[in-house]
Amino acid sequence: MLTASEENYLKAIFHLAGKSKRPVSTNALASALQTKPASATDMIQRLSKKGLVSYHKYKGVTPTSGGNKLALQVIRKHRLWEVFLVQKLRFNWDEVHEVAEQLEHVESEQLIEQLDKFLGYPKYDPHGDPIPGADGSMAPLPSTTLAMLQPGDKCRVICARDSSSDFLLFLDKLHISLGAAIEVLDKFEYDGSFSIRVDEALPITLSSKAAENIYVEKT
Amino acid sequence: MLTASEENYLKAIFHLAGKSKRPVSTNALASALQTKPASATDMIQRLSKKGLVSYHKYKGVTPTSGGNKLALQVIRKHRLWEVFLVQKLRFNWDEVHEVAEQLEHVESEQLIEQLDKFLGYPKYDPHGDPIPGADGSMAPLPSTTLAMLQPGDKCRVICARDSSSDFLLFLDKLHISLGAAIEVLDKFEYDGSFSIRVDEALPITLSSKAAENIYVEKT
DNA sequence: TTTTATTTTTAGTCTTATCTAATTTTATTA
DNA sequence: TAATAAAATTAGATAAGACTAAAAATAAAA
Repeated sequence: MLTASEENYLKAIFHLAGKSKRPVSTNALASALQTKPASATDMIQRLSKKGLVSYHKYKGVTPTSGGNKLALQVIRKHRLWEVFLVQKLRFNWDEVHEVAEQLEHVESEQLIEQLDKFLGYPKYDPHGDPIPGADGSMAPLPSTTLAMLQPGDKCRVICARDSSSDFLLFLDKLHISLGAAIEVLDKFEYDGSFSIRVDEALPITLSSKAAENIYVEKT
Repeated sequence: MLTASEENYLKAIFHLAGKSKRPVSTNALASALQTKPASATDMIQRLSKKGLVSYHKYKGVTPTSGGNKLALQVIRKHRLWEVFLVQKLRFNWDEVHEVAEQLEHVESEQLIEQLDKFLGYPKYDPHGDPIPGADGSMAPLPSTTLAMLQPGDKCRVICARDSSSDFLLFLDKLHISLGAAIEVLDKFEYDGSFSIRVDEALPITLSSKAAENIYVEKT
């Protein structure tokens, strides 16, 4: 098993490498983790010895397929905990990161599978980032906004495009929370506003501006 | 703040001292934590320097009032997580300890207060141990069994007296889960059995033997 | 293509938390 | 009370993970 520190480095390397898998420089890694280049070199060599990253001195580091898999599992845990914190414990979308950063290192297969089930197998975290499955697969980035839907369509709220605290507060007032089930009842061509039903409640009206800022997945 | 290891030692000292607050021997502490006496001595001295335990060489160790408070906060977190795992993630009562042992060290005031709220401010964990409040106060040990109630009484399930897997499986079959709201409808003097309603469902019958093995708190 | 600047690595130190082996203190027993 | 056993402590070592300072490699500039 990996230590929390090893997991953090692995995750950072994964993120910095991006899908292009270009090598990550020691300095970039150190600054991403708020540490010193010498510490990064140390850890890179440790991860390399474990076969989780491919490393050539002075040339940067990339995850191996094994390292990739492990990084995705950590990201999966992080994002599931974020969903839990926002949906169940009513954290704000910008308060979850630090806590999820700790929770992601708790080690228990059963815990994470049951949590996933408890949350209803969410595909996106509160920031709209896709949650890797147990097998490492990920949904595409969200692309559908509420404004794109037609009367009769049903959907689930993924995240806000503009996650300013103003907008989040506005959504909260309307009881539009992450994961909420929304039904589009009507669309008024006059001003582009919508009549929608949130979680079986009474219909409300939503401006086109607001609708364009809510990412959803059709259901 | 304390490291996970410091919290574990503090918790163990607290438990071993019991409410009589008699000094804990180095050997007892080491064996409780599955470590060596030399390691325990080390940590005792570290905790002593921080003012969390009172220590006299060769004479054992006791928590100070400050150490007591911190130990209770860790125990609070541990037990709240146990409730979460059993009630929300459907863990069995004997599977929660290891995971709670990790979760208890996650550091976030907000997390634990929101979790407490989310769980409905439970007073007991799945083993029937009282959960310390944010101020360190604790409810008395459970003493009321379902069998002691009269028709018309309402209560909430705390834990099983006999937590054999047979009995827990039996409770699961009847949909009697931890925290379930039970209403006593009738008591049959002939064999001491009860007619009860669990969580607003249809009435079921429960033998006196079973009723005596379920600890409850009246509501 | 040298020189200079930047990046990366190495070497050596520190802290936490553990260990073994040796020593010291306390407890027990003859 | 002296000898022995048990418990506790100290000393010294190790590993993870961080640091600083110095050295080496690479990149950029003259």
